[in-house]
Amino acid sequence: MAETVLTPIEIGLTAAIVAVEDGEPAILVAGDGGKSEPRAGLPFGPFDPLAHRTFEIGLREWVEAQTGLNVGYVEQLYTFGDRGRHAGPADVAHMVSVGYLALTRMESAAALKTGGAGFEPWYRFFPWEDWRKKRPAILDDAIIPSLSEWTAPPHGEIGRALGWRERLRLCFGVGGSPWDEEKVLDRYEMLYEAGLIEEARRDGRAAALARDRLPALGEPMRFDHRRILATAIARLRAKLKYRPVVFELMPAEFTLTELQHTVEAISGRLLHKQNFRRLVEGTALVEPTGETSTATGGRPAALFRFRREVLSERPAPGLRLGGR
Amino acid sequence: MAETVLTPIEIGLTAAIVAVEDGEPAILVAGDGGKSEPRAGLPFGPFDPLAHRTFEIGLREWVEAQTGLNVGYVEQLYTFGDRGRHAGPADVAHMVSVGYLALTRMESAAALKTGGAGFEPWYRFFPWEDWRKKRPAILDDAIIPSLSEWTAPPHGEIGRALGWRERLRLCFGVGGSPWDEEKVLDRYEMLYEAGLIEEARRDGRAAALARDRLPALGEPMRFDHRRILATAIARLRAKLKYRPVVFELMPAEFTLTELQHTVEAISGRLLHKQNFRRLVEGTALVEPTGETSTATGGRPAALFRFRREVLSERPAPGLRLGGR
DNA sequence: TCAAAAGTGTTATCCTTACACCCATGT
DNA sequence: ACATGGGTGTAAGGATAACACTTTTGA
Repeated sequence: MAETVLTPIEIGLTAAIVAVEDGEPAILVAGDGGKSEPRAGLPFGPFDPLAHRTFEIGLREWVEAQTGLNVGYVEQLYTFGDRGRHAGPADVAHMVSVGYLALTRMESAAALKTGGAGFEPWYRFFPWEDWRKKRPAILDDAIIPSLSEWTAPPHGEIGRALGWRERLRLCFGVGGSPWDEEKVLDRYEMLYEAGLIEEARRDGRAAALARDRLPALGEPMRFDHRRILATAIARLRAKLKYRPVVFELMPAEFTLTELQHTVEAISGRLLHKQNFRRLVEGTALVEPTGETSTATGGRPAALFRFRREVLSERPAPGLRLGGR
Repeated sequence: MAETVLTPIEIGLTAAIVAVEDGEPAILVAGDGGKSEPRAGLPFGPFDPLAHRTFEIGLREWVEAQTGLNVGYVEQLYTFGDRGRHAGPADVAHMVSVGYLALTRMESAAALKTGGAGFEPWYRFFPWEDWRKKRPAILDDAIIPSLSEWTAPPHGEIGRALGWRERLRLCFGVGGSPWDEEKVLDRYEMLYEAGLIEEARRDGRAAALARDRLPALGEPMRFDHRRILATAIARLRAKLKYRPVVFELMPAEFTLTELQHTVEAISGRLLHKQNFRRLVEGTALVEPTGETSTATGGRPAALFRFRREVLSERPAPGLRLGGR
């Protein structure tokens, strides 16, 4: 047990770099190599333990080198080891990917080197996650019918702690269960396991039903990058509520409505305006600059800035939302 | 950017396997090789991508092989890449450790193969984390004085987003800040960075102050295993509050007081009895078996069992605690 | 009969949610 | 004047925290 021989493996760092502009959350996608099939993919780089002491240092370095982007907030998401889901050539062999979430401001993102990389609205990859205008049509038109068919026996109630039907209820809010905007990864995984999305077919997981009639469920990505993005969105939606991370995505000064739109963009649902304002001001997360912005149309809005002091004041502030 | 050469690295899976008996939380420590200096260490094993499709499958397998233990709940914690903290021989080279949290019941833990492994109370490694009887004396006797000395200039306010003094306040509840039982990892990291614990000295990080007069701050562990244990405790303390994970540590039937003692053991602080009972019964997480237990001393207590159905009923139940 | 632990009832307080209304600007 | 978005007051409902009290056993 003490000294064991370990299999050599390669480690890649994959970054989900998020920014929000005009109320649209966007993800940095790496340049298309040209021939690779799913056009979109997340930027990734190797981890070289000789050059960098920690993952995070390495990540910051190659992100800056590749894109010129200086990311602020960085957080490790998850480490994915299942090889079955990489459909790369056999000689690339064993690859483990450590997923990271990074937040940046559009201001600094403007200075992006155009090495083929650019920001894309993230709901292109997850159209069923955007409930801001209305309940996404793709849910009732395609996803829920297909999954219902799939969850019927023989896949029905076997092989899992939770039956498939229960998972369908919990993940997609079927049959009275509420929609939980944080279950982004669970929903993606279920679609993958059911073989309903491009990546699953590519990995040799054919849907047992007439998928040909099925429209594409969101834009696919290379490797397991869409899974990492799902993890990033889920983590960000959850973290919003107990840590002041939104401000990493905001400019130095902003109106409360802009702040609300940013939160709504990330969480994918609309919030109750009055309560949001009260909440934000009540938590002392922001302070007025004294100036106003007339850019909005109606009455000029007061400008606010994030009170950096809160990071050292109270233990763990955030924006616990609450519907409508 | 498309095809990059990656450095080969070895990947080890390290498991923090937790059980609770008689109100003492315990961690499975691997057998002492005999000569290695810190006697205690977590069980770990290699990840062999040829043999196992996912990390979790591999982990379950070698845990069972090494200890005969059949762990139930398993969750990935964090992946540590900083080599600077492994003081192994140079030729072992680049090792990345993926930390896992696993929960098991003492019942099944009894069937443990005695391959040198055994359960140890986890507060032996973190004596400052147990506030159940009283505020731990080691805080005022050793930790806070030493850290205060350390946080004074020249280390004072430089080199960090948060000054050292702010971190001291937030992590250790100095100067009016409340003690947050979830900040287990933050506290450990701060002690490490200040060079006050064994592992730091071993990694070549000497304390700039008279550490000789300092008592050992908890029992050390091999490699970065104590850091992984800190991560595990922190995660478990947090997760208790929003997912019904305690029940993974309980026998099939239990009294509400036993349940409360288990929660207290993990979170390291005492709870308000009446409210705890009301809370638990109110959330419908448990149901009475109809029988009673006279084992406790006073009036016989009603026995309860976990209602497994809740996993599929409501979205995310847990035991939001609340002091005293 | 007394100690020890189980179990119940009630109240004060705060936070969340929701509704209704007023204010300042551009066209 | 009126449309548009900014901003405030207040009340109902539910969850939490705290208190005091009763019940059932073993020694």
